[in-house]
Amino acid sequence: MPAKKKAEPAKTKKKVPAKKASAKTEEVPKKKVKTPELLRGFRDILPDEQGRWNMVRDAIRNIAEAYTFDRIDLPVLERTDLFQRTVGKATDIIEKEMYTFTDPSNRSVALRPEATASAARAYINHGMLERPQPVKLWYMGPMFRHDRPQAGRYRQFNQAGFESFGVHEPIVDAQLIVLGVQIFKDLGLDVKVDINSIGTPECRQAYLAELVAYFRQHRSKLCDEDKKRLQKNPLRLLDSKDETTRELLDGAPQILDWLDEKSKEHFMKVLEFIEEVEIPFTLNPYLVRGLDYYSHTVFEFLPADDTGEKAQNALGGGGRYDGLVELLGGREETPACGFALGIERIVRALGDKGIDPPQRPQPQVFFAQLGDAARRIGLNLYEEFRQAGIPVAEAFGKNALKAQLEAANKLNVDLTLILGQKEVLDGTIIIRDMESGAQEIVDVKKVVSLVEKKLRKEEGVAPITQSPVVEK
RNA sequence: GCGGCUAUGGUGAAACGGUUAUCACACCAGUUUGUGGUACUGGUAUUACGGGUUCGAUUCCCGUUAGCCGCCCCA
Repeated sequence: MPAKKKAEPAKTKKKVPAKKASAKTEEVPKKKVKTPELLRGFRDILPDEQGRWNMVRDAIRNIAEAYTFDRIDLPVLERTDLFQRTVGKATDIIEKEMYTFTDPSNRSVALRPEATASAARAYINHGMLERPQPVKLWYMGPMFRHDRPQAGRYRQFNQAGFESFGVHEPIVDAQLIVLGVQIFKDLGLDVKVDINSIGTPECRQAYLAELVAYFRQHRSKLCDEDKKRLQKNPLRLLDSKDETTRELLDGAPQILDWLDEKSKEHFMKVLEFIEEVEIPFTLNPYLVRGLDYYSHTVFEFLPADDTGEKAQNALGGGGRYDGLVELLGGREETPACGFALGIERIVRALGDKGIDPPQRPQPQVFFAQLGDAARRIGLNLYEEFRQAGIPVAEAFGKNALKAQLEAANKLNVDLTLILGQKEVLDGTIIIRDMESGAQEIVDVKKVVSLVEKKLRKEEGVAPITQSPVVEK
């Protein structure tokens, strides 16, 4: 709500003596109400941006339906515990980024920082393990992380996620990746997939020991940040941006060498499958993910032209999380795999690439009115046109015909209907062709069908519907 | 959470210590009575907020807030 709105512009009144008017405005400005500011990292998604958002939302929904995923809507607020147990206590997300608070019933609750845990919780809560597996779910909605905002990073941001529960087969991982890539393709975005396997918790453990041992030897060369990582989260050393660390990485043990046979086989099969469908992927042995629950396959979607220099680049990511369901008290060894997409980042990528949403069909008819009697009729006419499938623009709020025609002109309509006092009395209405300026007085009862006819003539055979033009 | 840059009307910019803060676009109203695309007139900013320095601050300093960039982390 724009707090700007000045008192009451004397719109309807003819002429207020200038003195009075100014005297009036001088009385008002006493209390200047301060407009509340947006919370840091929160934003409005304005009408102008909705076109692109809709493109993304539609692309996601279409793919979800085509791949027979079922929509699920999960609460935004959950017990804090759900995230602590799943995402990992030592992760930044839990340690410092979660919106945690005590609710009025004195429970510790948190705004969800992500939704995979909730999906797994729902899977268990509603006995979905009794349904034919895999259970394929998708969702879309806001997530909350109290991080330092930057372009492409907000405290409230939207994710769309796909989760597949109950099947361990590598084809599941592969299909998820394919499906994700397909969404980007539909949007006209080129992406590449970075992929890696971090194996089972057991082999990861063994690997980590080795990795830590390796870096301990070179500890003195590490930057402070990486020394901390060595302590806290050594896996993170793998995607360090520090020059020397990267060099050291060349000689470091590789996680792929530490995978057990099964993990290795699983991973190879995933790769084979996605190779099969010609998805460009990069085996990135340094790709690790920030959430504790991942195992085996992990992957990220990156812009194809990504240089790796920019920070907020990943458009989405995910992986397998075979331990999660069990961790939440579900059936033992329930496998699962999924990924999430960052809607804001995709929308931004579309903008960067200059990909625009298909134009919404604009009204070709404008209704101009003079006086309240005409407005009343206009209200009814508007609905008649709507039912006939003809969008009509109006400026009911304006009085002067001139102003209304100006508005009509700006909207670039073909036809303007003019209804004044005289026409109201006669039961007629004027149809004005905006290009030629020719006017025609017609029976108001027939105006809808007449307009329909005129429009059809103008368009020739052109259909009204617009197809999404994105495909290239 | 750490470091850096920035902050002027709806938008984009100008002024950079000195009279009523300038310009473009947008918006609103009007240019005598019911007709657009042009033209003209007028209206719309306590220069993010709060302090300080100064005779005087949009301009200098400090704090706050917010945005952006890098780190951390992640989508």
